[in-house]
Amino acid sequence: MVNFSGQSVTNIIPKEKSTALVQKLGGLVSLSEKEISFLKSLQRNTFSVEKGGEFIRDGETWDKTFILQKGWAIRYVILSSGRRQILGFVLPGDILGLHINFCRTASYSASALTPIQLAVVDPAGIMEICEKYPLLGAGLNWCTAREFAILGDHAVRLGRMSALERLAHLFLELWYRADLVGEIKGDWMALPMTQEDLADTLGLSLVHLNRTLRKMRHENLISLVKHHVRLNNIEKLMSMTEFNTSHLEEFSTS
Amino acid sequence: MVNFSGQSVTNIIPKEKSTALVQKLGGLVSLSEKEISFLKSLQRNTFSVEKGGEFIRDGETWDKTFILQKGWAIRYVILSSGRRQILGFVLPGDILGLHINFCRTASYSASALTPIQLAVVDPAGIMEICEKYPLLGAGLNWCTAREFAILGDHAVRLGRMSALERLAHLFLELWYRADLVGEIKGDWMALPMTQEDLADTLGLSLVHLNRTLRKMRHENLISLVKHHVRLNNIEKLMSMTEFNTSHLEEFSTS
DNA sequence: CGGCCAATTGATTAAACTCAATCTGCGTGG
DNA sequence: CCACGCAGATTGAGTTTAATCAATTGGCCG
Repeated sequence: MVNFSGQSVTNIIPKEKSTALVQKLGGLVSLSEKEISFLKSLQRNTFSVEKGGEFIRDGETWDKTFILQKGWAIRYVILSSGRRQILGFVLPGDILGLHINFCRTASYSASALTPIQLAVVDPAGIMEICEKYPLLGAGLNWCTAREFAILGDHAVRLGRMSALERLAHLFLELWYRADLVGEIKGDWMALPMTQEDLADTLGLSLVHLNRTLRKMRHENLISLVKHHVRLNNIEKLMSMTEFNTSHLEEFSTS
Repeated sequence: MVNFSGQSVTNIIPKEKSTALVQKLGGLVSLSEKEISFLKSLQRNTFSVEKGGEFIRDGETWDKTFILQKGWAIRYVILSSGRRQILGFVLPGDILGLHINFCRTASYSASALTPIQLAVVDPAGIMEICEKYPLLGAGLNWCTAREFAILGDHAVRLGRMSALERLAHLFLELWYRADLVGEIKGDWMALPMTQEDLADTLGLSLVHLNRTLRKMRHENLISLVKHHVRLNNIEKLMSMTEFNTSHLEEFSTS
């Protein structure tokens, strides 16, 4: 792992004794013992949602911030005609609702792709963090900025990339995000979503997505086995999509 | 104008003596004299950019926050093949780079659609605001949350709406955002972008966008005169796009 | 061994793109 | 005041990409 200055960073916190959020931030800046234990204590109250369970509903009132600890989820909007647009995937260490102090109505729904574990944080507590632990406050703001950049990338994919490029770009995004929180095992990454989920993410029909996946396999860009993916030619994938990791990994502290 | 509780709010600050940002926030919550004058003093350092001028460049270092005071701009990404995706329009009162304390590399470019005036704010100053004037800090966070919701809407447009729906939805978004900062004159809103800009916003080709515009005119949904638009049937436009104004106007204070 | 959801394939249709002209409004210089 | 040039807007024709409709297959669980 390499930080924003190109220096090698060793993540000294083994995943088992930590949380995904600590791992994510700790991989980019060095956190003190105090900061780490505070981040962990913040995530004491947890609850689980079964696979497929919807835990945020578009249009409804929403008043707690969530930190995803285990499993994957999706954020999406459903139109009355039944069309669905997935806005993004939620990985361990990702935070939902950092803003709910200011806008209490959910503008999207979210549901679990796998069984998940969520930490519940009172949004008022979020404000305190910024005062007591400025570095953590910066970390939370960094998360917000990162989500915004990821969503911007998503818009570029949807608006101006071909089906093959969209899929390749999405796989790279997920790959680098997953890597940061230790979700890559060997050369393989779990892909817990269905092809319909991928289609609804990339603005494609299920049939066309299926054919695009086949094309990627036939060109030996990826391998798929039992809902796991391996990227066989990351450099080719990156060059064909002009993929840039800087939004995902750059964390500057002033 | 109606605030989040459904109460009627009269904006007592005439635009001439104010700034677009004061107008935007003041239209949703009541600001004290002190807060207003601080917001105004924050925007003392300004500079101008001519029409077409690029003032943020994708990939370059960026270390000042900007508040747009006059004119319209666009945020966009250009791929090496020449394809361009416009991520959104920047209207008076909008802020660019609230996050640059944490990520100093621009993830998009921005340029002026009209001659514009920008206020330059030191990002360190942004942090101070939150401490000294909590309500203003909340206002800035609200702006961030709003931008995020707008970008989410944009992704839904690009991924799951037809050409006609995309265009209708975009016009509504711009209409409500412009209204909040007094940019609607009579029934008309200025549309300073070219058809190519609209095409690059909506993920369409120029030719197809042109035909979609014609269709909207022929169905009497809009009128276009000299780079100004009038929405002739807002209710029809809203129902056909399931448009929701709440992300644009709801500001809750805890 | 069903039953069911997800994945795959074929055939056809439709939306949107590309290429190529042409037109229009507007500013500029003679 | 008019000719010219130019960028933006408009239209036509043909092509491509991706959507839709309709089966069929595969894998997993009870």
